[in-house]
Amino acid sequence: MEPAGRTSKGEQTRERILDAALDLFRTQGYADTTMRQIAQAAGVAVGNAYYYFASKDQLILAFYERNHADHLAVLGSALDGTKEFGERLRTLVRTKVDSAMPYRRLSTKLFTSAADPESPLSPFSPESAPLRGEAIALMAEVVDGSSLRVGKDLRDDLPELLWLYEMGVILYWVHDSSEGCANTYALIDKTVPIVERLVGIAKLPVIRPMVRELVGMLDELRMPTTGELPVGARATGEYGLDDAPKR
Amino acid sequence: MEPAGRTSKGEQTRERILDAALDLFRTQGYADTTMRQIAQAAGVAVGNAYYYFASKDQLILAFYERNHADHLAVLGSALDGTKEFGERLRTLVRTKVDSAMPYRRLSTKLFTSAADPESPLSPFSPESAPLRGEAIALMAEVVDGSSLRVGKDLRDDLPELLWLYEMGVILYWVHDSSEGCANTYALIDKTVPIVERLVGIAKLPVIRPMVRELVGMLDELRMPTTGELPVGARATGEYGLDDAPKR
DNA sequence: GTCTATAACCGGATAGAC
DNA sequence: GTCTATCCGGTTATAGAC
Repeated sequence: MEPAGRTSKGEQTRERILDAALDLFRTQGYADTTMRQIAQAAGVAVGNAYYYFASKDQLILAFYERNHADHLAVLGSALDGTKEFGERLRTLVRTKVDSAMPYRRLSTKLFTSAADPESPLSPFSPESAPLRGEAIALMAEVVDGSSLRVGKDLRDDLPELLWLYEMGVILYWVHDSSEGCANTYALIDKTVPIVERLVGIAKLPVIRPMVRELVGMLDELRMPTTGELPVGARATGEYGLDDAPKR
Repeated sequence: MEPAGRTSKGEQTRERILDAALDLFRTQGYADTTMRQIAQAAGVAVGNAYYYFASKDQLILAFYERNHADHLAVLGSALDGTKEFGERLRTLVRTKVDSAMPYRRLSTKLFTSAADPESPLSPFSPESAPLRGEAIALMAEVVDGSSLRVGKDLRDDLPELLWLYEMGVILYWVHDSSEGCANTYALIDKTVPIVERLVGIAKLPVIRPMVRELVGMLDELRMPTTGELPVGARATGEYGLDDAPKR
């Protein structure tokens, strides 16, 4: 749509606001940063900030997206280094933590809403679906590019399960107060082999029924029985962290 | 301290405010209920509501406490019925869900903050410690009163691990949109046997090192390496859901 | 120590003019 | 797209009454 440069005026403004916001969040924390501050730092009016971001929360979703892009860049072709499943998984998760490190406190906000089924910020929300899909696809790459042979019960769901594992690591990281988050890296190194072993034994006759059941319950969560999911709605951020939209 | 009746005037007022708040939360949701509404419904001035509850959030903590008391009452001597571990665990978790059922939406607020290490509302916060302790003690009762024999690696930490399992179930429940939350009850019935089996195999030579490692990492989270934990501070609710206190 | 009433502050969000 | 003015609600402050 743009004639020459690929960043329209609007995109530039949007970036400016996001930059200002992330900078303030990082130095002052999320709660102590006001939309007025953000607008001022970006050199725009408050109303204009809201023109680009429906709410303060939406800035976090934008951060999430940018962070994912960063991760992709850092990860780059690092995965090409090995075909060993454990090593690949370890690389992905470690680089994920690396790239999010400057924003550890801000990242808690994401998990703060993860538990809220109605928050658009939740990694499980429809609004986050595209991003979640990309993250899971990345996990699929970890599996597919490896020499690992997966049992058929697990094949379809393994990437998503691994993504849940990744979420668990990040949850730990967010709480991790050790120097340089050393505990988190230790956790990764300790648990990756366990995950590997679990995937290995999942096909054993004693374990298989359990795996089937667990995977089945996952499916139920994905497809709510009372489901509505307004097809058109996406990432418009009509409501914040709390209850239903109303005002 | 009171002469005759065991509820002083202040306690009555406090209850009145809490009743009004929970009622409004249940019918309108948390976000759409204002402190002004609560005060009016309770027949007090806004300032008075804040005299008893330092913040809107603190009302949720109070709800949490009341709900635990309800659970205790409902559970009553139900545990005396059997010495079978799985049955006891199942009873505890099912009754927990039962007693919280009318406040499912409100309960999400708790989990919304569970992931935030700094929220006083988090089940893991120092402010919630007394309540958490009671819940874990209840779990210990489930174990101790049963015929289950626990391996020594696990003995000390099992109640806490089971409490984490209970938290997991509640997290599922909060997201569960099935009719009457039938899926949650199904989840309990399916997973309790798995938990039972896991406890059983924890002492096997192949598994034991894994158990040790996992329990060790739990300990690390409990005792943050950079720990401060101001000893005096408790349940005063100086800050809300967000970052550090400041104002 | 318990409580009322009222005004004010602050920050997220919105309306509507340009 | 961008601005200014305004609303709304959590929270605080004040000043005084039982």
